[in-house]
Amino acid sequence: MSAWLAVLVHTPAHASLGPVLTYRHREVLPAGTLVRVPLGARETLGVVWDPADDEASGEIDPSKVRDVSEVLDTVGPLAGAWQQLVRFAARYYQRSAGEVALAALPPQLRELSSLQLQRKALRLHKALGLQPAAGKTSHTKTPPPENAGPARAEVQSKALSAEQTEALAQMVAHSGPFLLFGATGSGKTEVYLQAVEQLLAREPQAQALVMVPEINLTPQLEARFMERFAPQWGPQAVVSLHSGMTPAQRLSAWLAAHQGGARIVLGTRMAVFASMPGLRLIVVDEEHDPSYKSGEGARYSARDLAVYRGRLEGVKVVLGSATPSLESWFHSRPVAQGGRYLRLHMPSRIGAVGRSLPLVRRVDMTHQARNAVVSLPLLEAIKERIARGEQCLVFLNRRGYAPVLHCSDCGWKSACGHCSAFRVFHKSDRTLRCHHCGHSERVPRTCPGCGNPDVLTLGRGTEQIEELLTALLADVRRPGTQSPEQPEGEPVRIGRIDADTTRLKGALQSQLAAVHAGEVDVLVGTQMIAKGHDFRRITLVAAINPDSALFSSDFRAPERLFSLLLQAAGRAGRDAAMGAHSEVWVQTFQPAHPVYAALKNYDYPSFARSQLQEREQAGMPPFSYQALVRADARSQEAAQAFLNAARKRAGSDMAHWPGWAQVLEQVMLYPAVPMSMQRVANVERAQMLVESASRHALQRFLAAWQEVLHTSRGDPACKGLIRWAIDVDPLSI
DNA sequence: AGCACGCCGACT
DNA sequence: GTCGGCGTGCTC
Repeated sequence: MSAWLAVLVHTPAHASLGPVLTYRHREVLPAGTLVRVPLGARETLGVVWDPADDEASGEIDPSKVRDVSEVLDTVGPLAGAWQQLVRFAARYYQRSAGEVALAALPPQLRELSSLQLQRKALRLHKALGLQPAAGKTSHTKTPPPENAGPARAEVQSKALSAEQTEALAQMVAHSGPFLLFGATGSGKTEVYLQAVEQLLAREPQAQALVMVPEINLTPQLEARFMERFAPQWGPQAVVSLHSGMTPAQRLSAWLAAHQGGARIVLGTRMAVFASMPGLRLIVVDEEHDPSYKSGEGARYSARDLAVYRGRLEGVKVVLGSATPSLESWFHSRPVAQGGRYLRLHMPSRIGAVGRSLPLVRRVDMTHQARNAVVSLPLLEAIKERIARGEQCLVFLNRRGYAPVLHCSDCGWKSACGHCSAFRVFHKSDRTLRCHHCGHSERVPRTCPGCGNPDVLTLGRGTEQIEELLTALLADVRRPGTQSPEQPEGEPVRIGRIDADTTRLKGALQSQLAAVHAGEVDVLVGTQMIAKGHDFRRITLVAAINPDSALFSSDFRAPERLFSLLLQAAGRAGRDAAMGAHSEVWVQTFQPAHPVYAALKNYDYPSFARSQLQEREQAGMPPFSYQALVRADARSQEAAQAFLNAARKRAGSDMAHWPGWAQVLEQVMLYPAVPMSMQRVANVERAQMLVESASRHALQRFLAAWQEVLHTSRGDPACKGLIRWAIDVDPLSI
């Protein structure tokens, strides 16, 4: 007796293969079972799938059906809920289920044989002190281990503020999802910790998923969760899941979550797909952060999928932020107005005395010397802090020394030959580097256009700010550092943290540690330092040139800038004793701009209200739904021709499909335009916006239109097309 | 996506 | 003479 199985493999949606492949096996296997299957010349990992999902593909030639090579039954099938999450994500984001499913599994699973996996799983069981449950890990609920860890110790939880207590009480009383709207320093992490703690006290076999936007933020989060939970639950109870881990670490962590041994899974966007049989709580910290969405390949929003997963599995979801995304803010409006999330407000900073948030000062740069980079009042303020032995953080979202080199004689500029961008001057290694294609060259000694030896820089990056501050503060001495060797005292120490100084593994952590240890007086950096990291002794945060973000044509630019500046502001005065005189300085040519006005008052709600009003008037999300089709091609003409051909056919061919006129009527397709970054690494890029007031109509349209896009490829005008992709709910347009 | 096959430029 | 570029096509 042999059976035919539906199996998912790693195949993109536009490949000419069907979405589900058929294999033969001696017996029927439950959906979710991991298998190794032959595919062409290679052997690959597959997931047994519900045959009902195969209804679209027609009959296949029985002689082509091959045998399953191996069943990876040491791992245990993926739960039905996991399958449903994958199915939903694939459908919503217009990808194949195989692509989503296989991308959601640790890469090492694809390489290991059943035997190797068995060894790994056994080792893990031993480490957890479990009985070796070889083979049949339940795919419903993993039974809790008798000894869930070392002897029970009292959990050391901190005393809560009234606001934190109230937020936790609401989380118990309601089903969520919750939007935890808490000021920076209001103690959101403590709320997460106690929510997890309460959960584990109630249900010892429960699991919690806690997500952060960036890998950089996982170490400190892991440290806090370890500190809190390792004493009672053992160090194995907390695992991390992110792309910075080695393949072996990722597999171990994934297996620990899948087998139920890991109580708490911390991770980045990929962790939303972690297999967790006992999942009871999902936390999405900094839910507004665009990192939850971005990423090539699978362009899903981990935050939105978390909310979906929560509903699917009857699990509570907490979205946390000091500056929520306008979407989440909108969804958390009062229930009477149609809100779907419960908003929990924690406005106060923990342990703060007097004025709880740093004073925001706007420096009107129109009143400063022309070409001033660091304004005089800001420089004075920095000197004051140094005199008091405090630290300053100077923020500029642009790395390198200067974004462009240029020749005033012939007009030459340091354009990248492969991209529609300029190569950035990096002084430290005397290179011109393109931040888009990575091309790097030696800085020319003379102008490549005319030989003029005076090549000038345009604009400023963090390297130059570091250099400039070094010069401006050269005469300043740190107080109390006088010694026989240096009777006048030691000079000011200036540090810089950006993607260039943290290229090596562990570099960020060691540089942050140096700041904490007080080895730096003035820290210059990009947005890398604005996020999450606690700096106790920083009492001044300065944004050198935040206006640049406002020139972006992206309708979300103000929201992003507000969020970034507020987060940066959160770095100042975390220490209660210093909070009272902490300040945030914003250098701007538009001091009256609503973003800065709202920042000054720390008034996110009114900022959000005005932004939402604008969005509603303009028919933008969350009042409409969008998708972007992106095309990459050898020439801009080919990229646009492809998109416009597909657009035209939506209006002609599809309009004649029975019943489709009504759907098409609700969907608006805009003409193809070059992307704002038109050319990257010699690839021309174009995009087309698709918009609808109805999410359902947009979904239906996109699903059917895929086929049209697929066949438009063959159009002679599209010669040179390299690839195309649909981005649902794009964050930037 | 992988991987093979296949057809044109610079080197062990 | 081969190595290797990536264009095209196929995989249950």
